[in-house]
Amino acid sequence: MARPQGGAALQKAAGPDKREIIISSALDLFRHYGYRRTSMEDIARAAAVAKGTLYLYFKSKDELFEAICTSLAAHVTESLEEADALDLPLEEKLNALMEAKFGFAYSWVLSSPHAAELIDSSSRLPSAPFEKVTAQFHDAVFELVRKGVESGELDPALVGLGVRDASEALIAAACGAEKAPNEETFRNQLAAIIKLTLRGLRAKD
Amino acid sequence: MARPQGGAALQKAAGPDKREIIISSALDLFRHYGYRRTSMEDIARAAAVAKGTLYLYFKSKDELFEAICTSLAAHVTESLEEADALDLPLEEKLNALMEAKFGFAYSWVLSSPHAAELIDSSSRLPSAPFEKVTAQFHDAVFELVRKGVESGELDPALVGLGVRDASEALIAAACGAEKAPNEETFRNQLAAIIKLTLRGLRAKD
Amino acid sequence: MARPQGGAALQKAAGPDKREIIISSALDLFRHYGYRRTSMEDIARAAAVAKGTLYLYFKSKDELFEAICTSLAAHVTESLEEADALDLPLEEKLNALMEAKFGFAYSWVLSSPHAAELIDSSSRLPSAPFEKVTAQFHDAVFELVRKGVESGELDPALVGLGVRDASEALIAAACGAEKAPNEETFRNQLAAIIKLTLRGLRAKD
Amino acid sequence: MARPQGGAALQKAAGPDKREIIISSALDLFRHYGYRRTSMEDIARAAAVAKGTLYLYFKSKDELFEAICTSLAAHVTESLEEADALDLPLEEKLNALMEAKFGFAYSWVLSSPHAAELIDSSSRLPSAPFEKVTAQFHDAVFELVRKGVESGELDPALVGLGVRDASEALIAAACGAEKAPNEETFRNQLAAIIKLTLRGLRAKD
DNA sequence: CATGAATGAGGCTTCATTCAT
DNA sequence: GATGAATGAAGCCTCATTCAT
Repeated sequence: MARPQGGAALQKAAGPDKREIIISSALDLFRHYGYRRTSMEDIARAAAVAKGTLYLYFKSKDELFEAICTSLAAHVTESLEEADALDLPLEEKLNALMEAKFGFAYSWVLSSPHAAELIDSSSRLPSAPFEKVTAQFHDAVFELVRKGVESGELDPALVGLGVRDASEALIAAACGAEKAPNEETFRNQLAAIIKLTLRGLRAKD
Repeated sequence: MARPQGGAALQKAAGPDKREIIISSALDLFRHYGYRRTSMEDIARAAAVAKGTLYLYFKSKDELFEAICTSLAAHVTESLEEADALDLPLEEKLNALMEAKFGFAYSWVLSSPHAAELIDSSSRLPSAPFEKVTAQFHDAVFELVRKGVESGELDPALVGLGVRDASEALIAAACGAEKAPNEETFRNQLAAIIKLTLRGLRAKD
Repeated sequence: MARPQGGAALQKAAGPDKREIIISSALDLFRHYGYRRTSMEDIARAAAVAKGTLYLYFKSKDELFEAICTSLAAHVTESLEEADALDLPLEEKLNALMEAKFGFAYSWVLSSPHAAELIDSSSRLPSAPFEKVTAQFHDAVFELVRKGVESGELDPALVGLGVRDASEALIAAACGAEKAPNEETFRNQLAAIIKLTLRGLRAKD
Repeated sequence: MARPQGGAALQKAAGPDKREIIISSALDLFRHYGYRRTSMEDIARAAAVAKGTLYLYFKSKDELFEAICTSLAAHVTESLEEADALDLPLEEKLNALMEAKFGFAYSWVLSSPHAAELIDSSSRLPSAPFEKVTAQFHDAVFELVRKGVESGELDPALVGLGVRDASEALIAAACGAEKAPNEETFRNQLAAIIKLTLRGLRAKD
């Protein structure tokens, strides 16, 4: 019953932003116990504030969850932009993008035994934040494939696909790595999937 | 509050098996509203029985859920065995297996916006039924790849993978199709992913 | 969950009286598990009849309980009349009466860890059966004391009591033995209490 | 503020301790209606708080009941220690001890038609509180009898009892008074029983 | 007579949210 | 701003009782 308070309390002394402390404490608990099993009481305790205080910063539990999503989406956006700015060969660039998108999500959310419920929770909410970053990601991959085709490195037509379909298939396939039971497996599977699918798209030489 | 009763009422008239009616009503609600948001009261209403009646067939809500899982797993097992019995060329066989595994799951569960939570719920329960069929599926794909290597059609070593890694990567990649927003997209993506990854594994000729 | 069915099922074969079988099965369960914790389902199982059958013999759980009380009261009445018919010296007669009243109750009900609840249950019901036998018992003891006084063996006035008060005190004191944790202690305490109180009533010689 | 009405409201206005209010309201209801027939809803209503509030003070209905027992046991312990501290002749001292033990219990609990069930309920719970005070009481009576024997006033051997048996018999006999239908009868019977049993233990002079 | 599937009121408990201090 | 005691709706489950067969 008694749940660990995490390091949140320590952060309070530093007093950076109570809102941030609440968000990070809540994310922590959601990952460990799931959305429903985490009560506002638990969150308050972990963030070392009173229950009522939570409602000064977030109108409801759902809104707190949404704030977490927004925060995570911001992080992913950032990683994605960094990866997108790099000038790398095709496969490496793709790896970097995928890692930016899935890797971050993985280490923060998907590695939780309650990932599924969290994602479900988010589906109940206006998940605008995720939609934007997702679109950005799809665009980046699409662009990469398009350039690959342009440069003659890739040829989706060989497997009967258009550029859009090919990039979507790449993304979908990479998605599958998220089910991995641990981070190492995740990275290995991601790399393997990218290798396979990219070779599948490669033009004949 | 007022929730659709689904087709359960019709089935009741037929009176085949109340247990089945409850299971299908509950699956319906779980898919639409999620595990937690579906109350036993809701299920009883949908199955057109009294609340207490549910407990004549299932000891608890969790056990009802488990029964649903078992039932689904049985269906998947069946599809899988059918697919496995077919004598088809590599790609078609792989497609058949993947459809058997993901297709069924897709049309029954994953198409629900609450799929994630359902899966999460099952992860909290002794999900033995799913584990068995999953293992069976992994074995079948592994066997298929192994044979492909044996016949010289595939060569995972070209992308630096062993047979096991390759088959796991195939499965993981195919998994990604589950996120598709509708069944058509799902099938198209699944086919695309299989094409890509299989071409990625193909031996040079 | 699974509760022992007792020997009731065997008795059914003998087919003496289904009503009796139900009563004895129910008494058994009430003694072992208490009134509330014993469900009609349990009783039906123990008596090897269907739940509905119980309601052919007894209008409700409460009425079944009352029937048990009536049955027990009849047994006590019988024992009491036997004891009252004996021609014994004062102390032995008193012992016999007390054993008839408390001994029977003890071995059938009070020895149960749920005796208290059973008695409480009976207090919620029109306990006419018990009242009659109780009155009979009080009269018998009163008569005994009265004769003892008449014969000069007892003299309640020495402790400032009338005959009625004295006999009531005797009974009340004997009552205390019912709390004994086992039958042996019960008998020893009963005997000791009777010895003490009787000596307390004895006339000087 | 208007003049407070009713006992509970009065206490609430005073606002001494909501925990105490709940305990006393619950004891009241338990006495009148029995443990099982008293719902948490009833208790909340009687204490003029919301149902949920009960759970701020007590983890469960059982724990609330246990708290009541502890509270009662504390009262009895106190009375007992007061009585034990008095320097009185044998009979009066015994009377004081008995009154302390049974009198308090009587006026608060046993006078309830549901006393039996309450005690039964407690037997299902860790009734440590009662065990301690009971042991204390038995010791006190034993000590009293022992001193009486030492001083030559009592002689249990005359009725064939040891000191321990004699003191236990005294207690058991006194217990019988608890069944009295009202407090006056209770006190009279208690006094009569003590007189009788004590005379029964007296040494010849 | 006998059955047992079905009923549904009622009980205990949780927890997101509010509000007086 | 901050608090945390208080709220009460809602959830899961039990079981005495009924009734169609």
